[in-house]
Amino acid sequence: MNPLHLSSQLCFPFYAISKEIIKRYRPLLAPLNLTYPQYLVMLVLWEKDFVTLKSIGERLQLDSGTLTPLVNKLISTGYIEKTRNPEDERQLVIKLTESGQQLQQQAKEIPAKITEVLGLDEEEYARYKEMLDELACKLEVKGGKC
Amino acid sequence: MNPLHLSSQLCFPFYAISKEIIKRYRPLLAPLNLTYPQYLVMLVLWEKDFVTLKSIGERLQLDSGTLTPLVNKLISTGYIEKTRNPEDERQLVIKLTESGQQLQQQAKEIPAKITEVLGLDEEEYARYKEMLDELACKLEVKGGKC
DNA sequence: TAAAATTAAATTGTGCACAACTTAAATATA
DNA sequence: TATATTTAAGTTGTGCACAATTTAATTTTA
Repeated sequence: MNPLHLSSQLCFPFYAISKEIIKRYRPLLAPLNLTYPQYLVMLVLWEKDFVTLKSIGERLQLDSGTLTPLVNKLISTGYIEKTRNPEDERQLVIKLTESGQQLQQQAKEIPAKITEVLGLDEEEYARYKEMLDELACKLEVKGGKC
Repeated sequence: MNPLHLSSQLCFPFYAISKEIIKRYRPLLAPLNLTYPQYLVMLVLWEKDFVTLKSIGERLQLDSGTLTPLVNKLISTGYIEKTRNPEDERQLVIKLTESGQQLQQQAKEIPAKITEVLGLDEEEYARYKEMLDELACKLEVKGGKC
């Protein structure tokens, strides 16, 4: 077992599976005019509206260099708006538009469709999910359960 | 348990952990003048030299739009060379330079350093690896063990 | 064997991802 | 309370990732 072989790496299946899962999201998200990272931002906002760019970034592990253009895209698509916090003008406060709120109804079908296209049953899904949450804790990846 | 919550998604920990792992590779690969995707290409070539661009792409699940500029970067760094297969001029054959072969010696330290910075013991590493390989099979992600 | 279909790379364009830096606002401290 | 420090976004530049298209070589088939 050569540790320099691709098949010995833990990193590679993560990289490959992550890309594969995002690929399977693409046709489901395209009708909503969303990319996968944009969908993540919408998930955060559907959980809690009126949040700062900074807090979205902490949740998704993305910096302003990624989020600023991404948020501008979502604004031009019409799903969100940005204002400044009057008590701290540095902070950008993101809120859903009417259209962004309504989109949640369409998006509700996506989780079920995804488990379908991944071809995993409920038990498998839960087992993988648990293992990943555990590893996320170990690696201290924020936005998770610990 | 709202299925539209970020914390319910299988995709997100994959996305976040994958980015986190790549982030931890970065300082280890920087002294070798490699990015993570470039390191993956080198891993493939250290396993088997003189392979086509197409076969590298199949192994890593990357298309020519990604690989062509990446390979050109590795050429300008001096680790690989490209020639055409004289029996089929469409095919690009990639081979390691002297420098690219020597790099393997330095790279041999990386797997051990990575397990160290990930903070996983051998048992944990093996357990996660097994589960990922299993999922890769289920999702029919090529380049894996099935 | 000439035309059609297929294949391998390359090209073009969009959208992340992130490092490094800049700008402006708020807070801390001398 | 001026000055220094910190903080939140924004900007710039590099490097993937991938869809869609183009180009050129090879193979198929009419």
